[in-house]
Amino acid sequence: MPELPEVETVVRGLSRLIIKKKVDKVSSDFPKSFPNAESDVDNFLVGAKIKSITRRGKAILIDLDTGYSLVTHLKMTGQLVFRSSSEAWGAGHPSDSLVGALPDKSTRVEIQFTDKSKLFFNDQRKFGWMKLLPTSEVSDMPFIKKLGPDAIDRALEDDGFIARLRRRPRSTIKAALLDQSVIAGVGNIYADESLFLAKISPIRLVGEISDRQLIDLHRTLLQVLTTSIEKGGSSSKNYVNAVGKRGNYLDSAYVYKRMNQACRTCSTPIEKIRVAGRGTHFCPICQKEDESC
DNA sequence: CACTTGACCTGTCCGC
DNA sequence: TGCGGACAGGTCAAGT
Repeated sequence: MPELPEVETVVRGLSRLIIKKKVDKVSSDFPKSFPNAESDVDNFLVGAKIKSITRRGKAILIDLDTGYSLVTHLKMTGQLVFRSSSEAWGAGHPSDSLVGALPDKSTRVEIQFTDKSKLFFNDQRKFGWMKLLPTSEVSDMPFIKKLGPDAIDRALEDDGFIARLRRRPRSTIKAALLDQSVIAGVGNIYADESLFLAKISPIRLVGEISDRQLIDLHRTLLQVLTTSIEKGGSSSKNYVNAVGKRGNYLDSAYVYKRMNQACRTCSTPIEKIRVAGRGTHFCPICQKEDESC
């Protein structure tokens, strides 16, 4: 589910809510979601204070004052939802929360702080995970190590963006955008959205796209990611922020989930095909398969 | 080597 | 309504 803007929204929300809180109890009955030795949890998570929360691509890094970090990947359906002590222990939950009383049947990990507030890791499909390891080893995790530069990293200028994509000349541009080792943070929604705005067909091969169009793509990618962060991300189904609320980006999406609806530019029905194994939305008129326009 | 395809899970939606 | 099949925002391992 969550791509860069959704993960960024969760990180910002959690930063306001749980920094400096001290972990009191941790429970999880799902080793796949929480594959940590009990002794590590007891020694380095229980009793730890939350120092900082940051993002690396789509991964969430929670640094603790014990020298350990909790690294979380939400994959498709993961959620990190905070509940204050009254919400966690009272009868109810915030009325504008999409998530009801917690824990529920999707709850994989429950972290209780000393002030009785709680952080829940919910994940319907169990693809996501939360791993505890020394902070010094986070950057060596295979998954983290191979990530390319962050999609909204200002240091990645047009030249860097183009050079990274050119490493995948025989890939479709859609597949290259989704490859986290090329650029980190882009997923299916924002790949489709940025390609629409850059007027590039998702099935074009990177090697056949001009530098000029790739520069356009860099600009439109930054545009859709930034806009989505401002709108609190996209909620198609499962995504919620740190207090269980949905995001609003999809209300103004150009192509994503708009099959058969009118293109916002030319009114042609948006088409949906399969590219790189993913549902892919595009306008057959606006997004050319060459640069003839 | 570069790239594509299934598998991982659970839930929902669509067509018959 | 009921049931089978396709599909869902991500990443890995295995395959071509």
